[in-house]
Amino acid sequence: MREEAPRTVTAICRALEEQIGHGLLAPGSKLPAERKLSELFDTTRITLREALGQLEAQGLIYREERRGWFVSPPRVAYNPLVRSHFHAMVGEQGRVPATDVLSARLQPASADICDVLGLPALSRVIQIRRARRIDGRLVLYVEHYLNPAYFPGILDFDLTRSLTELYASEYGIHYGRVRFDMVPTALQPEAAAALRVAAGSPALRITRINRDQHGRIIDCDLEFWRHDAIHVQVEVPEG
Amino acid sequence: MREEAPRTVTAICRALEEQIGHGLLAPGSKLPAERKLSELFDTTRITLREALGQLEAQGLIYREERRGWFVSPPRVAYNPLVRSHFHAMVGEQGRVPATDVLSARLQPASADICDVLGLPALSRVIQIRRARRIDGRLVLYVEHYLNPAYFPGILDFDLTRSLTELYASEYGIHYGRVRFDMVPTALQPEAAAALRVAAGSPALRITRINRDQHGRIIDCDLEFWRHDAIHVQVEVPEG
DNA sequence: TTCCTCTTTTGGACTAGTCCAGCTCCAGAA
DNA sequence: TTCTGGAGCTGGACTAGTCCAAAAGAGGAA
Repeated sequence: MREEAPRTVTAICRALEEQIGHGLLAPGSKLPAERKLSELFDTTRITLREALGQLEAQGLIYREERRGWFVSPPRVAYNPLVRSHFHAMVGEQGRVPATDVLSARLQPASADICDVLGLPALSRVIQIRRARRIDGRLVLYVEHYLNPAYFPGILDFDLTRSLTELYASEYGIHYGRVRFDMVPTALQPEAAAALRVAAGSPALRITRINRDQHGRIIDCDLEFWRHDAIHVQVEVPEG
Repeated sequence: MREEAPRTVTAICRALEEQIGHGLLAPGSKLPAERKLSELFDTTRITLREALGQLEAQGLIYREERRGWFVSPPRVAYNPLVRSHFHAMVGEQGRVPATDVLSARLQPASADICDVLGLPALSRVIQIRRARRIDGRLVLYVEHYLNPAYFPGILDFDLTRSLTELYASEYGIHYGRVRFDMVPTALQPEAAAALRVAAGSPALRITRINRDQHGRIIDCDLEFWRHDAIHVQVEVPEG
């Protein structure tokens, strides 16, 4: 009953949306090759790719660099008010978490980091870079910056573990006030490389500034989430 | 000192980023026409548009349907924990808010809405559709769904005002618990039309389920924000 | 079985255009 | 002075390809 002219891109989108919605294409499954699809829909690869790009923006499908297009799995709930950490959060939702440590070292702090952590000029910080997976899929790239004064020797521990737990068990430090800042943006080159996606893919950047039980700023995190991997949930209690 | 091959798209992005970053292109100002730019960078319009698309994904520029590309103004902070409303929030940040009412009526409730508001099957709801601006720019499309039992005659009031204020002053109803759900996605056709942007532009969809001081679910909102218009800020107090 | 190499397939990046519809804006009419 | 019609400009949508590099898979050697 639709009267509107079925422009090709939207027509392709609708067709694929329908297939995915009806479960004919299961989450995680691979779509046919772009050339195949463009043939199937009787159009050019450029047009087809435009349609795929829109579905990617919606979060219905995602791509892996030079590997192909896949149907996005359900999003995981991210609740900033609940004091949790990646492994616990993902596990509680019936999914399988995993962590890769990309690098971990003491290095000169950038001006931004000095500012955020309240360090004097020309300080050093501990930087830990990690990539995290849900059910095997790379979904999160994080850079942690720790004030080295509070965490001597932390680089010698197993950093695939939760830092939250490490802080508690080894240093007696617990999170106090936390400040989140979330902005929808695109993956910057480093993050894109780590997640093995095209630079410029849509993403949600979450910056955390963490204080301990005494109100001291202990570290800050720079998280880049694949935009289709999470939804942020906030339950505000009666004011 | 960069060794990587300067692929055209990223080269264009870098050039424009630099111009914008150094303030040569002021927020709100219009970029030259696509054809002009493609000539300037000595490339095709398709390639040029790909680059513009990436900058759009980053939130640096935005487009107005058939009018051109513009430099994005700074983002406004959105804090779900602070009980505020659009006009107050925008005004406090030194920006100028405005609201257009697109439609307001009593209509049959969809199954989803019945479910969320806890209404019996085949109920009616009050639907209010509004578009909101910051400094003149359309940035937010909202659909409000109110339980009609709590708001008799509300359609006769000036609905460009804040509903929060209307609830308080006319019905003695105040917000209690509120549940937010935010998901990065693309604008659906209705929202895109209202904001006068291409359907499928990146967006942040925020769903709110609002309770009053007695814990009753009084209404729910479906907000579509231009993804480059806000950043979400959450300050979590010591747990 | 394991490892390595070569071939094929696939996505990434780009060129060079066409046709169309909505927006702007200016000139001319009322 | 105000309104309006139309030309020109601008983005939107699409066609029809090419070249390249990385990934996947097949096949053979150790």
